[in-house]
Amino acid sequence: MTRAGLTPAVVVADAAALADEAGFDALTLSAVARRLGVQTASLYAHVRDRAALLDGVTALAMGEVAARIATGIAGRSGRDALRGYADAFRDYAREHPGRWAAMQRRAGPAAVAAPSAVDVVALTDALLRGYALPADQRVHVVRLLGSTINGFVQLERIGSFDHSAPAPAASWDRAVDALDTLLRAWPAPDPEESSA
Amino acid sequence: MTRAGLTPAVVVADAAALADEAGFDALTLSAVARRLGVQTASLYAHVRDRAALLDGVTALAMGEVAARIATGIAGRSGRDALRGYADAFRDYAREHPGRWAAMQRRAGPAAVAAPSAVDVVALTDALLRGYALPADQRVHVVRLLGSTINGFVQLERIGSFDHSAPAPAASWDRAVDALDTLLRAWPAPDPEESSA
DNA sequence: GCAGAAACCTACAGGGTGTAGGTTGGGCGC
DNA sequence: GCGCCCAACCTACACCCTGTAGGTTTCTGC
Repeated sequence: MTRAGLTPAVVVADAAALADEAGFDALTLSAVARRLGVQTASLYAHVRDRAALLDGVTALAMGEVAARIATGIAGRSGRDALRGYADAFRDYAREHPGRWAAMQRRAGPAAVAAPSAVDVVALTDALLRGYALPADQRVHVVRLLGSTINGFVQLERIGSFDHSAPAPAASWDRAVDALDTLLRAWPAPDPEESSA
Repeated sequence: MTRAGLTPAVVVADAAALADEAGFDALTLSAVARRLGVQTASLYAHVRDRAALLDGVTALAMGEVAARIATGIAGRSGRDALRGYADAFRDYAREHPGRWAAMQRRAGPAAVAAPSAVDVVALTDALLRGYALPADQRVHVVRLLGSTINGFVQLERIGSFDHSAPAPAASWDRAVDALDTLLRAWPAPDPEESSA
């Protein structure tokens, strides 16, 4: 009998494919084993346990998203860059729903420490160079940007926009425009609040 | 032996408590049965299956959130109302993480048709009366608002803000301010886009 | 060509879901 | 106040998933 030639990377890649097809929480070791034509127990030689497999998919997804962002903002600035940045997330979530779901959870230390997480931060920083923002406001802007983009993608995915017209794409355009407007005229912190 | 006196509502309420304590995906029928001092099989007389139990928790959570929003915006308008509205979501998520997680998923038809879902829509509409918005922009604003609030709460919950300073609360203040600013000067749709 | 390290296997214990069918308790008719 | 009967709760079981222990087979380095 010829061997399947498994490695941790192969197992994680197959798990990611399964997550996209069947949903992230249908991601079980037995299902991966079936897809690979292998006994379930054999997988434990490559991944410590189910949690490690899920973390692997999370790390894989973060790397892929980082690559998409990089191409999405390359050669652009301002609103165009913002659009490319935001679309990188949304397109990825549409094409890879299971991998996207893998990122919408508290990940284990291994996934958090992955270099791709740092990449995303650096790319976001690069995007914001196109906007004149006070240094002490940057972190707030980064968080707001992430919140809106992730939130929109998440709500679209779970069907929250299915019960109203028009199609989400129109709202997406408006949301990116709104973020661009906001970043160009970021409100200065209220002096009362910062002194209180 | 005295009976436990179960009803669907009791089972769902206990499941919600368990979700908050142990996490939404630790929400199993066996665990609920243990908490109630009952055999697992007995629960199937009250909930059809595990999916129905989860949907029950989702519907319960939506009702509770709607109630919080109502008190959060009562007697306020403009920025104060927005703040109350947004805090209703965030505070609820902090106090009831498991119930919150129950809402961050594609829910079954039963949960979607729940009256509390309609309540949230109506309350959001009431909030937006405090801002002068063209009728055709309302849906986009509602979606953006939901995206940012849900997204922030979600990212805060999964620890995305844990690796940068300052505390998320400061960014939350800025985010609500930014949304208020945005709603007061909602950018008109680009004529090019709407005609294209 | 052979020793050893992987890769892969079988076997099993433990726990979760869901079904079938039995037993018991409490409310209601009379 | 007695019995009926419904529903609440039970035991027993089949099936799937996780994770461990320990055996066998294939590939690789020398």
